Amino acid sequence: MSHGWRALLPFEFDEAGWSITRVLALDGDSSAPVTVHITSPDGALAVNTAARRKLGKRDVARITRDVRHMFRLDDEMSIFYAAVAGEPEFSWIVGEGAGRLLRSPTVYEDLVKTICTTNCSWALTTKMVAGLVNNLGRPTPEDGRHAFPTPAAMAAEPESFYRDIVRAGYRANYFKELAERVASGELDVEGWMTSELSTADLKREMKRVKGVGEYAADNLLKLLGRYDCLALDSWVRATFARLHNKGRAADDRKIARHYARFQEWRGLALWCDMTRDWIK
DNA sequence: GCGTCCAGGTCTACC
DNA sequence: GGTAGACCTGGACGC
Repeated sequence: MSHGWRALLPFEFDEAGWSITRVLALDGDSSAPVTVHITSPDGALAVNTAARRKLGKRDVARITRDVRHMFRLDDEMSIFYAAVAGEPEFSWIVGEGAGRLLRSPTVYEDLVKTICTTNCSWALTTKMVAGLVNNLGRPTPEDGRHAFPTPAAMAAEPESFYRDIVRAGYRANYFKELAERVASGELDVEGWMTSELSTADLKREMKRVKGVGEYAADNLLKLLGRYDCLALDSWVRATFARLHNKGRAADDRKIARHYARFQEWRGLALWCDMTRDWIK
């Protein structure tokens, strides 16, 4: 429930059954993607595949790696929890074990999806992402669900595909250009995961991608595990106004002051605060 | 039915 | 470096 990614293909969230279904790519061009069902029956994660074929050790290792990455199982949260534990309005985060923001197996997917969230309704975001996945993602042999498309698959499509089929509007050439740069190897967005650049320098790098501005870069940084940015968008501003400013619009500087005490964790403290209704 | 507004913003030209 | 205006789409809203 950490954020809206759960509702974007190839994630499928079943709130009643408290499970996530996800199509994952496997290593090698010849390996078809696989659907996995992820549940939490007893506090631990249980991962089952829908694959009727036999999966090899490499496949299992890839699935395990992706699930750990998506659910942030290796994130060290103790410093964050120590920072919020003494704050009455934030201590619930520790009790709920919140703060592990769901992310995609690749930075590329998170980047494309983030661009799909900009300057539009959430309904249009889900439509654009579904258009990308269902038209360009490789299907699984088992259930016909689709994986998220690769940069190469997206680069092969003309700009008109993104405009006319995906209904991405002015974002069409952003997707085309990004996919081409990543597919050609000119731009290594996966390298951002382990970049040693400062957050400010990495953010500057991100903003060189067409369609990535202040909010989109901040959002991506959070998904990389860097929380010293706030990622203020219209939804966050409206939610802050409702929760902390008697329904009136608050200046961005006021929002920043509200979370400043959490220092390098302020972006995560803000996001948990904004979404506490979803989780508590 | 039609026009306007705006939503999980960004880009470009111009100052 | 700061800012005005343009930009796709589609649902909500007022008339």
